Amino acid sequence: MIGKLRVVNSLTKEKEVFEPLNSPHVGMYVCGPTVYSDVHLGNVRTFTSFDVVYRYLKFLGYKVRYVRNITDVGHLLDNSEEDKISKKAKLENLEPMEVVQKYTNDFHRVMELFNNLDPDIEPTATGHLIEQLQMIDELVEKGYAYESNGSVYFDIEKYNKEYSYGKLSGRKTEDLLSQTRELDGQSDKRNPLDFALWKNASPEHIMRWKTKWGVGFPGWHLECSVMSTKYLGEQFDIHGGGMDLKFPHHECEIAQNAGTHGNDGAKYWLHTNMLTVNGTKMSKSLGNSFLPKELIAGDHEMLDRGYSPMTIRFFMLQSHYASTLDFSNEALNAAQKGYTKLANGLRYVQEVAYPEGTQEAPDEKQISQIKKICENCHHAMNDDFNTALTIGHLFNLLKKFNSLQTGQLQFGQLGKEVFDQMKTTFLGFTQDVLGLRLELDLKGEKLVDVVLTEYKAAKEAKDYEKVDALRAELKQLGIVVKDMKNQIDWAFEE
RNA sequence: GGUUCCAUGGCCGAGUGGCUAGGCAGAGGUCUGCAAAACCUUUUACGGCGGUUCGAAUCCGCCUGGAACCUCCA
Repeated sequence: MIGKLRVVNSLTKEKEVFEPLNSPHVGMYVCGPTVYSDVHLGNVRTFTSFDVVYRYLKFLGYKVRYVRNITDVGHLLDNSEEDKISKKAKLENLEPMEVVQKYTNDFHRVMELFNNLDPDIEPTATGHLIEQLQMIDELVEKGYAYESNGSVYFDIEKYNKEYSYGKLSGRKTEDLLSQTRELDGQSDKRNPLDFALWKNASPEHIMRWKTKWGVGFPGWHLECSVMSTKYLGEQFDIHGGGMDLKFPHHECEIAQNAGTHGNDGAKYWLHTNMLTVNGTKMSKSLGNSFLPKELIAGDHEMLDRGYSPMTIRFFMLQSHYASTLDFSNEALNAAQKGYTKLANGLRYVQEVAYPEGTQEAPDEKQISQIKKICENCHHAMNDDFNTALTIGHLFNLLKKFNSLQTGQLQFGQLGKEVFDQMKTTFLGFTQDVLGLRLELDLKGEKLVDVVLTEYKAAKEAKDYEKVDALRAELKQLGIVVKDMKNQIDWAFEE
């Protein structure tokens, strides 16, 4: 391993050396989607960012347990008593669990499309109701929660005597209190800041379970504390999620964790930033969100054309996860060309082998440059998963490969050891760490090779008319012929 | 209103006290039957005003502009 991984911890607001509690094991929990509608590109960005975190930790050799939940109950619509999932179920005249299944399936397809690895455990809130009720009991026993009219609330005032509610998002309870709006249905709470662990269900509420407090349903924040504790332990390494979950969701999680077992739960809290459209956050409520399928098909009024999933993944990884990323046709077009360039390189590097027996005077300058670039890839990822910088280094490495392919640089000048290092580095970072893959199937590649055989024959016969015709036809299909001194190959048109 | 963050070249986007990020676009060159691809070279820079420092795009202050959270959101 080259250097040490450092991560920006939202809890301390500092870049810290990553030291697992139980190396080589790493526990990572990421807040997953609420499955009441299609995931949009902003959601995809977050899960892609954590996919790279997961991939890199594994790349470093850690035994990672990645837990990403599915919220299938308890997530309420703003300022109302209505559950997002049950509302959708009523609208579409479905069982709530049909809604859950439908959008869970969709979510999984989208994750696969963008080449995000599956988590090791994907628990659901409804699957952990017993554990949730147990945690509520524990919080009540310890005095951090109280029952009121069939609901159970977390007691912020009590909690604040020993802990500090708001430490993650930098909020003070006095400030929060002074801005609290008067809402209906808050009369059950002792304090407006108290949040629900369990809610009494009104008669029309269709997702309901019978408990000792009456018929009700769980609060949204509880599930994450429960499931992270169950699968990763009371203390684990990484907790991730979007910025917008910092408050109140993660704040409440910390309170629940501390209330039950005296610590924050995760050691490192990582937050991804928002995807924006014309500088404004992409969100469903603002109506500026893009669905993956719209982007891929180009079926959106803001888009000139469609973009492939890997183009979009590349586009996202060209920025740092903690920065906002703005969405535009121009930026996507540039990403499309950039990705194609990298993909063309990837295709070549996968195939290229060191020609045995090649011996030449080593080019020390090239060798030291290549070694430096390889190290830089590690340094970049070690620096809080800087994928943008890593991609920059990969392009520098790609230039060396392209020089090898065109014969401008000789394999023998590098030697097998250096060649193996650059190949391993390029493939490892491009495929394993960044999760970029080719988008053409093998069958298509073979067909191109058949045409290229013809092309080559025509060229040798100096039948330039046929040469030009074949070249033009391939170009129409998005394939360009690479006519090099020593060989002929093809590439995706950029 | 409170809290926090951001402002980089034609565009996107890293960097954060002295060392060429990178991609896209532009210019020139090498290669080529001609091209393309590839490679090499190259132009445009750190919102404004002060301060700290031998030295600041990078640290500090103020100003301007934008965003996020505070209410469901990845």
